[in-house]
Formats: sequence, C-alpha cells, structure tokens
Amino acid sequence: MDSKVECITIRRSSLQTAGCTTCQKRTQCPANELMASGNATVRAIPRTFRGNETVVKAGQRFDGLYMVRSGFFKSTFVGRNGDVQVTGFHFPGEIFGMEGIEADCYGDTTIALDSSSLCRIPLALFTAETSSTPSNTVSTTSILTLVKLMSAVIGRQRSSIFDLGKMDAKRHLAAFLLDVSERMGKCGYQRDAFRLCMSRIDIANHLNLVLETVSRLFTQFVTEGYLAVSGREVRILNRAALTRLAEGNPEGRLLQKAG
Amino acid sequence: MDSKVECITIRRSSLQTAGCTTCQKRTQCPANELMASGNATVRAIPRTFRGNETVVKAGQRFDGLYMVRSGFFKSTFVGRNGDVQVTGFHFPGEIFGMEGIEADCYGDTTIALDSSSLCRIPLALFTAETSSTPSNTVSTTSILTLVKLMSAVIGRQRSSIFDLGKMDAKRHLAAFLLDVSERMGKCGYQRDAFRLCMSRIDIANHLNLVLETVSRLFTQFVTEGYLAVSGREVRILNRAALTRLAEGNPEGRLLQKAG
DNA sequence: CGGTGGATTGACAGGAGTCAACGTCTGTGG
DNA sequence: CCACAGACGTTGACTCCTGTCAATCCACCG
Repeated sequence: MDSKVECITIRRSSLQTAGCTTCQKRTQCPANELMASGNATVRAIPRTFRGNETVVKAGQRFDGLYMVRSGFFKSTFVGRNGDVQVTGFHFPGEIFGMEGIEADCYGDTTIALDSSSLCRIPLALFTAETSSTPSNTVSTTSILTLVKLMSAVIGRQRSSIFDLGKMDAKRHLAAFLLDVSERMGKCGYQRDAFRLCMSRIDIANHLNLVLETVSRLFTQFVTEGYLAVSGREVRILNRAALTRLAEGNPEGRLLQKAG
Repeated sequence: MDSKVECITIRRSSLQTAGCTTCQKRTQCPANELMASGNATVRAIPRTFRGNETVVKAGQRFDGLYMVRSGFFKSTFVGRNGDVQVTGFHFPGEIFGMEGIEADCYGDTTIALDSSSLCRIPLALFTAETSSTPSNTVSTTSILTLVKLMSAVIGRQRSSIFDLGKMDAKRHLAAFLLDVSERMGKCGYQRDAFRLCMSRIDIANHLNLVLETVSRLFTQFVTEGYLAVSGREVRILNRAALTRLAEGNPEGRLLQKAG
C-alpha cells in the first residue's frame, strides 16, 4: 500500500515527505522528530476534510496520532448510556488520538468542524503486533517526546477536571472564551476577534451546560461590555474583566476545601 | 545487585532490592519490568507513611513515579484561586505521579490516608538532564509499558471528565461506590463490605458535591436498601440497583446531545 | 470533662435545567 | 424572486436539584 493522499496546498510530488519541510507546524510535530531520527517507518500522511466529515470513530482500530494542520476538529465521547460528551476541540498545531494507544482503538469520535486538514502519524510502533516484537527502530529521544506530550495531556485533562467542578457557568464560559482566544492566537489568528468554529450546543455540551445557559451568558457578557457577539463572530472588548471573571476568587460556590 | 528485600515489614538491610521478588504488585509494576530489562539505574525504593503524611507536594521536583503497595493515598490539586480539588484516590497496585514527567515537577499534592506504603520508581530517565543527554539505557519495550500506562490514565481521566458533567449527584455517588468496590476487590479486599478510606468531605470534593449532599445520599441509599452504612464502614446490599442507578439511562438531566 | 473534627439532619435560597415560543439565517426548489 | 423547511440561536416562565447556613450528635482525645 502506497500512501499517496493530498494535503491542501501541497502537490503530489512532495507527498513522500508529507510536506513536512514546508509545514508550519513541523516544530510541534512528533512525526518530524521521528523522521529526523532516521525512522523510515514513520511518515506523516496528510488528509483533508470537509465540515462534518469523520476522521476516526470511537472503537475504530488505532492507526496513529493526528496533527491538525488547518481548520478545526471536535472530539466526542459516547458513554454507555448514550450520553455524548464533547471532550475537546482541536486547533491547528494540536494533536489528538492519544487515548487510542493503550486500548489499540480510539475512544473518541473526531470530526472536522469545517474544511480542514491534518496529518496522520502512523505510529505502527504502538500497534499490537509490533509492540510484541520490539525493535529499536525508534530512538529513545523520540519516544521521550511522545511521553512528554502525553504527560502534558494528562496535566491539561486534570485542570479541565478541576474547571468542570469548581467553576460556575459564568466563570466557565469566560475561561473557555479566553482559552479559545489563546489558542487562536497561537495558530496565527487574531486573539481579540475571531469566529468560533463550534455551535452553541457544542460549547454547552463541552462545558456541561445547556445551550440556553450559554446563549444567556453570551448576551449577558455583551450587555456588560465584555464582548461583541454576532452569531459565531466574537470580539473581546474587555479581556481584563473576562480574566477577572475566570480567575477571580470563587464567589460562594463549592467553597468546601478538602483536607 | 542481589534482589531480595521487603517493603513495609522489612528490615533495612534488605532495602536495596526493594523486595520486588516478593512484592504482590510486581506484575503490575513498571519498575519490575524496567529492572528485568537490565536497567541498573531503575530500582524501586520503598517508603512507609502514617496517615496524613505527605508523599509529594505540588510543585516539588519530579523524582519518579509512585506505586502503592499497601494502604491508601489521596491526591489534591490546588487551583490558582486556592480552590482544592481531590483529583483521585490511589489503592494498592495503582500508580501516581505521571503528571510530573513533562513539567519536571508534580502537579498534585499526595498524602497517605492511613498507614500505608509505596515504592518510588526513580525514573531518572525523565528528568531534565538525562533526557537532554539521551542514552539507550532503557529498552524500547519498557518505555512502551510506560506509554501504555499513561495512555490508560488519559482514557480514565476522560471518562472521569464525562462522569463529572453527565451525572447528577445520586448517579455519581453510586458510580463512585461501585468504583471503590471494584478497586477494593482488585487489591484483595471484599467487594461488598469495606471501610471507606476517605472522609465524606473528600468524597464530596472529589465528586464536586458538598459533604451535606453526600451525607444525605448515603442515608437515602440506606433507606432504599442499597447499602448498610456505619460511619465509614459500607456494605453493598443491592449491587444491581446501584449499578442500574449509575449506568441507567439519564433521567432528564443534561440530555442535550451534541452533533 | 470540655474541645475538636466528622457526620447527620433540617430549613431555605438560588443557579441552572426544562419547556416552550419566537427570531434569524441558509439553502433549496418552484 | 419568493416560499418554505430546517438548523441554529434567543428569550421568558417555571421548576427543582443542590448549595448555604445552622443546629445537633457522636466519637475520640488530651
């Protein structure tokens, strides 16, 4: 199986290297490092998507990690009882799919929210067969990179667990908007004026609220002068106030400390 | 290096080998595998604690992972605003400290809840200096073990994020009790009658409730015949009902699906 | 014995969910 | 070009779960 796919702005001839040399995200990409370390079996494989197209389905066999090159993706987790939880949004330069390494299948379903592109990093290293016949094809340093990435994910999830419990709706939405702003900035967009890539219902689900609550809070933020909102277009007018809201000391909810 | 030492009830002279050969948890312990792979620098180091003694403080320099041998531990995370979140309880055979690998310092403060013992697994491999001067002292397979452990942690955290958002107080406590029961069983205790190692306030904090709510639910479970409770002693009388409660289809709360 | 911390219980209040109506935007087809 | 459907978003009225405040009880301990 030859791997020839296209990646948006990149022509076929250069696909063998998956366009890594021209990829703006290569410094953040473990594939780049793995390949640089002389591993011939790891090669980033670019793919493009339209809005609503599925990247991977929960339960599908693990076939690598995914690095976002452009656009936006959404991961959802479906509980035993059918409840759906939006576990995260993925912006350019971010990576997803790590939960699949251990179980050898993905835990989340991930779809594109828009016209988007990404690279699959086929870590054959982590599939069942290859791991049982260990070879030293991958240098210790490259795996260290991966381990650190994963450790970072663990840390971020932990603070998201924290947020889920300790924040009321207002603080949580403020924090979410600042987070989006930050990440938009990191991947080259404006920090203070951007288009939300997800629907209100997705935001609500992600923050464990209902869409009515999110909607109400948006209008509240507007009337208080923190934001200008028009549909999904958001402009941050008073970042300081939002930050105070998100980080400010808790105002009387869930104050119980634990030993 | 001779390997004959014991933990807890063991004398000093034998500490050098950390008692791995006699340790009941060795099959679940990455240290065992690392040592078996011929890595001389990785050696499990046993320590004992009394209740309330601190294992590691958040912010402290990372010095390895911790494997619980006996007793119980509690990890807490302190948010910027001072809020405390109980991020987890650790039972015998379980491992903690992974969030420290990437940041090179621990994110959680972990204390013993009781007289307890554990082994520190000093993964010098992951400290700043050694990782910058990579050596192949650790085999690919042993790191794979670690990567899989971490992937599992990521998966578990994700489902805990799910629980936090999608469960009301009653379901959440039921699920928590079943989880504790399961883990108690796994480490050799009775599944249906055990002593909770944590206070109501710790449970409440962990589940993002207040202790009054937890207390009320305990009495409710008792009057409904699911449990017998006396202080921290718990007996599960109707596991089926608890399971139905925890897993049952959501009863009208947070039902909004996301695309 | 009194003090302290953990646990239980009751009365009350409020934040956020539920239900429902309405408004806006987009794409499609006649 | 308009009508219409459907998805998405806003707003209001109401309910209820769970947090807040407070009193009480119990076990433990110096």
